[in-house]
Amino acid sequence: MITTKKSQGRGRPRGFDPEQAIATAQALFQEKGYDGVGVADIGKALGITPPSFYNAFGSKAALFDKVLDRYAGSFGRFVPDALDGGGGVAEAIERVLCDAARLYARKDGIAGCLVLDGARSSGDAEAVAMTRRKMEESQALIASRIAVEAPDRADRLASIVVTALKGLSAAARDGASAEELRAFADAAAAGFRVALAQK
Amino acid sequence: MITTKKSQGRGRPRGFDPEQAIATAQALFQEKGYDGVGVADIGKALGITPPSFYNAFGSKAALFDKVLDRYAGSFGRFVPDALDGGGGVAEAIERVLCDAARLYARKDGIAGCLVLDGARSSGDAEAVAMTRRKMEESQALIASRIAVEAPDRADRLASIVVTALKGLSAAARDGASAEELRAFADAAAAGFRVALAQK
DNA sequence: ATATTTATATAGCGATCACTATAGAAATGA
DNA sequence: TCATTTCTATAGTGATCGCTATATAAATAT
Repeated sequence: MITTKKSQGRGRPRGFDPEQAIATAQALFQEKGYDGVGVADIGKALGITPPSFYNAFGSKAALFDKVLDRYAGSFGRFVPDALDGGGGVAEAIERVLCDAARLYARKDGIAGCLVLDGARSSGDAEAVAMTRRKMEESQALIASRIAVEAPDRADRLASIVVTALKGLSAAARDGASAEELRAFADAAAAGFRVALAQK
Repeated sequence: MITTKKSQGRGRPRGFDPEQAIATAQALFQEKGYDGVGVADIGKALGITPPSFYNAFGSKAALFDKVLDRYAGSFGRFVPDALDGGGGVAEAIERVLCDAARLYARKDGIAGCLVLDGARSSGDAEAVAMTRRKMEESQALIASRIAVEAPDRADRLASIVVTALKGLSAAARDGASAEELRAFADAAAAGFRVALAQK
């Protein structure tokens, strides 16, 4: 039996749950962006002081990295899930776009994609590089799925899909409704079919 | 004959050209975003000190407002120009999207749209409100052009176009080439035709 | 009990933010 | 000449940034 030990070694036990702290930070980063959230904000939301924060996570950027991993493994799963859902490439891409439209819409003050917009225009080069890496991973995944039917144009077509996702995320952050986002997703899916069909 | 007097009244003359200062600030804001540019940065770029800046413009937000007006009257003219270029609605929207793809591509370190992304995720509510107003003006213009052929669905279709523009701007700021942007613009235009055609 | 280990809080580091109080420099009007 | 007006630079305001030095509290190992 494998139990995740609660790290009850020697020393004073932690006064907060790091996993829940990452979840709280995810919500803050997604709402206000990397630069818009201060370490003091996170500390206040968790009821901890700076030394506890830095002892647990090392730095703001390191916490953001863990937040991005958590995000990719939960909310962001819709991309590989939609790609693997069966049918042809056009159907798979249409699922990606329509799922994004549904998931990006504002709920509980949170809208858009953390990877696409969490560090946009940030002055922190480290945070920008982290989101860029995750972005490129998703784009590569989309390209590999497209390559099944159009291997020579996979990169170009994947770029179209990701640009559409960026539009959805930006519009969602600007307050677009789920219906508005869905209308764009439908149009983008139709446009993708045209681009996929033409040699 | 109407001459723009160089404001040579009493008192010590200005040591810099306010119009050129606005142009310089536009480049800085477009490159780094509203929050990413400090008053000190602008002062250093112009060779002036804070009191000169505040005497001439009043505040950082007031300067940004003038920059947005200048932007809308120059770079941003491509939207009304493309809408008025003749042909049907589909052709007009295709021109808007393709012109955006060409103009948003990085040139001299500047990419994307100042109105769409200049204050994105900014903590300054005033700057966000300014860009939002300009954004809504452009969206209303697009909707009024679409209304000629589809008056009952103009708002919904205009929202699709603006979301595509947001995708183009974000992708451009992320480093997409003019060719990549053009490929998305073509796909988005095709998707718009489909959305326009279906009742 | 005592030593060791770990997490905690208080307080403050230097840097940067938008902005300004004060005073001096450079023009014109009388 | 001399007062008035306007722009200028020096210097510094309080606030916030990510982060840390120091000391103490709370657990286990011996």
